[in-house]
Amino acid sequence: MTERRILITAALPYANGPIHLGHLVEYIQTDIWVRFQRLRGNQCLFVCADDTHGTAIMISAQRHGITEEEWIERISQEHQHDFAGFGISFDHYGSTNSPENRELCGEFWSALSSAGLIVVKEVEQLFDPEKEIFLADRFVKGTCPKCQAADQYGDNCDKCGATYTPAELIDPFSTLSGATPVLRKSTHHFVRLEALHDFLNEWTQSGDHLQSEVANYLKGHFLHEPLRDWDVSRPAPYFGFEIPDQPGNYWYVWFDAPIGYIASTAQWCRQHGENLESWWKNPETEIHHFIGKDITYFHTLFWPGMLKSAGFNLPSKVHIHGFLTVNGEKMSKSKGTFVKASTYLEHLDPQYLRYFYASKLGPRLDDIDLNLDEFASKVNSDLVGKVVNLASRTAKFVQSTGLSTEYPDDQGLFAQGAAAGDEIAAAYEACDYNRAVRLIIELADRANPFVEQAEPWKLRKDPEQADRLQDVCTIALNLFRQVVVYLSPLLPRLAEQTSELFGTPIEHWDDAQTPLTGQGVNKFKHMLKRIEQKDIEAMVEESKNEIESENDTETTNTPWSDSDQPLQDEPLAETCTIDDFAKVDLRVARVIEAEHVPEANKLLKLTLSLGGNERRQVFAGIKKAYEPEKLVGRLVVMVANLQPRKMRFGLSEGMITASGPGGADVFLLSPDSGAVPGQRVH
RNA sequence: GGGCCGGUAGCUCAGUUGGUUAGAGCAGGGGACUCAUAAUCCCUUGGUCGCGGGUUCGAGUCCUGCCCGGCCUACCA
Repeated sequence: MTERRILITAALPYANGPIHLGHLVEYIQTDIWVRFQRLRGNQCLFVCADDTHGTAIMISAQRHGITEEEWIERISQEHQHDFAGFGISFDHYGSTNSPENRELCGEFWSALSSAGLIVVKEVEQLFDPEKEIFLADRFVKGTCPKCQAADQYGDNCDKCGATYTPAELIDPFSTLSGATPVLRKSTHHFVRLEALHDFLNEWTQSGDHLQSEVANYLKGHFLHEPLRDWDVSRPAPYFGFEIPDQPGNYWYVWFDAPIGYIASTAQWCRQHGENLESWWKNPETEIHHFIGKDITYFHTLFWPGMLKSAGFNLPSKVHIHGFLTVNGEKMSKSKGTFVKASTYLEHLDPQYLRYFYASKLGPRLDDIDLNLDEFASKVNSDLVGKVVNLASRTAKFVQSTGLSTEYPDDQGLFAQGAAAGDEIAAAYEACDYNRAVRLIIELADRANPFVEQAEPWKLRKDPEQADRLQDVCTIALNLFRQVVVYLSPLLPRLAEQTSELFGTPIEHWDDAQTPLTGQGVNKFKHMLKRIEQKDIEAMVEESKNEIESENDTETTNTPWSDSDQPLQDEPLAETCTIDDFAKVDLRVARVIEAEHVPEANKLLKLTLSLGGNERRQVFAGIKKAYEPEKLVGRLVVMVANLQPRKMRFGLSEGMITASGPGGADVFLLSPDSGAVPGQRVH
């Protein structure tokens, strides 16, 4: 097979927060694939960069009192430090805020313009008069125009599911300043994606560019009707690149971010005296993007459209993965399962996570779960108990003699392992890592019984059996090394340690095809520690205690150091009078019945007692946070005079009070003991 | 409501184009060993393959209806 030329990218992490275990699914998945391809002798270039533009970056920088450039520089350092800690072997890590990227954006822009694909439209958008910026939907909140639910985001209502524009919200406010936004018109530039419809139909539905479920998804959701124009500009102020022929307008972050893949390649080329076109305008080059399912749309419609228009290589494949859950749930800050990369590294070896993710990852875009108990037991029993154990139980017996000059008869064990190489390689190639892991561990499973049966510890007591002892250990150590070769894309450090043990580097997949003979064996050094429960506990505990941003710690001196994040997410409302407050009749109520509403995703149906025979039926969006059985009997605080609301499942006669962002993080209010149903809250 | 993926031993999963008594790892039980990081090895308990129809000589494997779970959607990108 001739050597392939492969450019690989992982999605560009956004420069406004730290890397956490969820991000790492992707970087580990990609890095394994890259290391595998390198081991096969293919020519690889693995590039990434920080995604640095957009409103959110401006806000983060402002909040920290520094310039955007200082902010993204700081984050970039953190990101690269974290990635290095997990052994992510980028060839180049750039930034979308680079001269190369600006230049390339211009090139794409010209190509799109001259193809007649850019149109200009007036857009009316909410504007924060205090901060003087336009507000994306998620930065506006207000009361739902359909169901009057308070505190809904600008695009749709959590409570009734209605969708609308932020301008339709009642009493809207900016989540940045709390100010009331005003409508303001501005000019936006759009890409006429519909002009590329035929091309996108063809590209997404043919060949092996996408996983089949992704191709179906695109067909069913977008390609069955005319494609909308894509808004790719934002008016000032905006942190990004100003459009050269459109002063006062900037490219939207999602326009320049993917171009960052090319810009990062360009930087690498410049440093290594290579030609960018030989990577991005060369039919011999394969381009593989690894992304999460949340950004499917951008990478499978816009991006191929842009590349096509500007005459760059199209991706050979966009590999899409799912999200991470921990212990079967969304990562949770309060449960300590929202673990930052840097926190993990303080407590555990990165190889554990690389191995575990690999053992869970397949070629589909299912979510994967990090069950912490399973994590420990799998790593300990597979890697320590089976793999490393092979070396640690035999290496010292041949430390003085080295390996036998001829590879002894091993009943075909090594040959079997060598023969499995193709199948394992095919699994790696297809991103079917869990299959690869299974096949490899099967090999290790065959090796330990061999050692058991050969009893080297008995052989060494009999000087006449010295040759046999050397043979047995030669076999065991070669089987060990063969397994490590196959695992090396997952476990780069173990591969290095194994290279040191034999004084022979592992540098090619085919190193698993030929046993080592007649050479020395160095002193065995401990290779991999077992995971102890207390390490995991310490990591979880530390994650619980972490506060959102470093700056918060500087400004808070109380012993509790509560984060200011909740207030930032939802600034204080306008002042109201005591009379305003008195309009709301809050009452203590007892939950006397609680049940699931089978058709609803978020709702529980509650029957509340206000004492005596006074009953209210209330639908509450707390299904993800509370078990109905556990609610029955407890006291809550309800809004008792809220206008009843007809819902799909029945009439809701009030609401119960709770804090938290929603989903599983909802926290009901409870009165102190002594309160009884029916009492008003003053 | 629509789309996709899944539902196989307590847990995590494998079961190739339908073919003989459904497998592995972990956990559980019993035993062995002591070289090894309380690692390893042997034996063993355990399954109406979500449910009901159908095709077939034969179905975990194909078709169909339903139930359950996850994710994505619900006219937003």
